[in-house]
Amino acid sequence: MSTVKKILIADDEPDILEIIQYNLQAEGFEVITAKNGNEAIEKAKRHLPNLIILDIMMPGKTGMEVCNLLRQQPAFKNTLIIFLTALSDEGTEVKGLESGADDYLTKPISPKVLVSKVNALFRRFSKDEPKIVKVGDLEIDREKYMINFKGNDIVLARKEFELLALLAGKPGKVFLRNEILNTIWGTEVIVGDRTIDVHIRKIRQKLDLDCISTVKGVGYKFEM
Amino acid sequence: MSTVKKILIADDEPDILEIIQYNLQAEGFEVITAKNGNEAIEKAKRHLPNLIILDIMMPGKTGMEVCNLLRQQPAFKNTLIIFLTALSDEGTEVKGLESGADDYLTKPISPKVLVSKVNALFRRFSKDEPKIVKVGDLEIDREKYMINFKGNDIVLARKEFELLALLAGKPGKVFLRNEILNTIWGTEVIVGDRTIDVHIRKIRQKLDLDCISTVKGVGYKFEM
DNA sequence: TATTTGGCTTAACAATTTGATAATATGCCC
DNA sequence: GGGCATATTATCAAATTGTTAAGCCAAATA
Repeated sequence: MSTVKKILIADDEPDILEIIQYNLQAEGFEVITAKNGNEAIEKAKRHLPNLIILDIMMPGKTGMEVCNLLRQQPAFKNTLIIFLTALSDEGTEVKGLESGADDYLTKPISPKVLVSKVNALFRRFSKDEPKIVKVGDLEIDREKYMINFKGNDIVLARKEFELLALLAGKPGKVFLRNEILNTIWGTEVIVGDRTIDVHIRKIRQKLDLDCISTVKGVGYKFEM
Repeated sequence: MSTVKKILIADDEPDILEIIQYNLQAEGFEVITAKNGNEAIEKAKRHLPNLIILDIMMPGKTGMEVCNLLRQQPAFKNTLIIFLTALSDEGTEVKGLESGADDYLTKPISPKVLVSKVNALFRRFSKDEPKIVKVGDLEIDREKYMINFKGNDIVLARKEFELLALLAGKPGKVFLRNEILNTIWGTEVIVGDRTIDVHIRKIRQKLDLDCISTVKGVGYKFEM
């Protein structure tokens, strides 16, 4: 793997937290921990981990609630989520998968099983999307969050990057303003009308190339 | 765009009903309303809406009950369902999603959030319709919002584009002036009689080709 | 802990485009 | 020619987007 994967673990039992952390770090992952649901959400937003391991039973918010809340946000639509449960209750397991988790683990945890599941998940889902998009002289690396234009690296802020990546993902397609808002900001957040424009402007400025064209009354599109 | 989406709203509070109805109609949706659970079921069966918005708390049957009953029928397996709830109770939210709803909304309702959620849902689940219409040397790309005629790209303003796309969508068919008004301007807005003519003229001008013919006293039609 | 930095959003204003209308002209059919 | 219905044109208001600077907040730094 090119980049180090970040894994967020949320569990209220310090022992469990430590065991998992130890084993995953030993495998070379970067590990972030949270002691309850709210802390998990907060840290997820801050660190944007590649994988989140959630205990079902936690004070404050349960793992499922955390999962549901995160899944509603565009940034976590594709984040891997694993549930941890002490119950061998199969009903719970099914509900967990239905509510948007990618896998589940039952306690007590075997480090071996844990590590192999985590690796399996990353393997399974890393093939899917090409992480690097090339359009003409422009190269967008979704994993490194970097843009390269004619050999020069360009640094874009996160929102700028996501916006460009979205538009460049389907060159020529006009993205409606609403579409852009829903994809990048989600339906929960409401931002003013000029916000998109400003980000568009910054991209145009930094790229020093007019590859984004305005379709007045409709939206924006990317084209070389 | 192509087909008008039907939305059924069920709520026992007339005010809410009206607000939602107004905002969705303004977006061009066809709206059906119901004042309670039983009426919702009945109207759902009759109208087969594309989306159903259900208040959780209703006399007779709750929104969840309605949802469960409908989901049992094959006709509603793929119908989008949104719950409305006054409770910011997150437990309810989770239960709502588990019981077969596609999303939920909390009261008080922000029209912006409502509309963007509805649009997002339709977009997410809509199968790709053919976005490109070809008629002779003319190519209309709804996705790129572009017109290509004999290899030349032509830029049309929004109303012009929509008008041409409408007419060219059914070559030969005569669109009555009223029909055009309802489709492109909607029933809310009222514009003068000459407005259509002016737009038609602009299209003819920009296309430099008389592919739109006037049917005096009736309307316009597209033909090569 | 205090300070600085950078990203994100917004307000405010400028620049631009669009769309509707009025006024006038044209063409058609009786 | 008179009576329509549509075409054309110029004009203006409204809608939309561009631009800039400023403020806020969280993260990084000292």
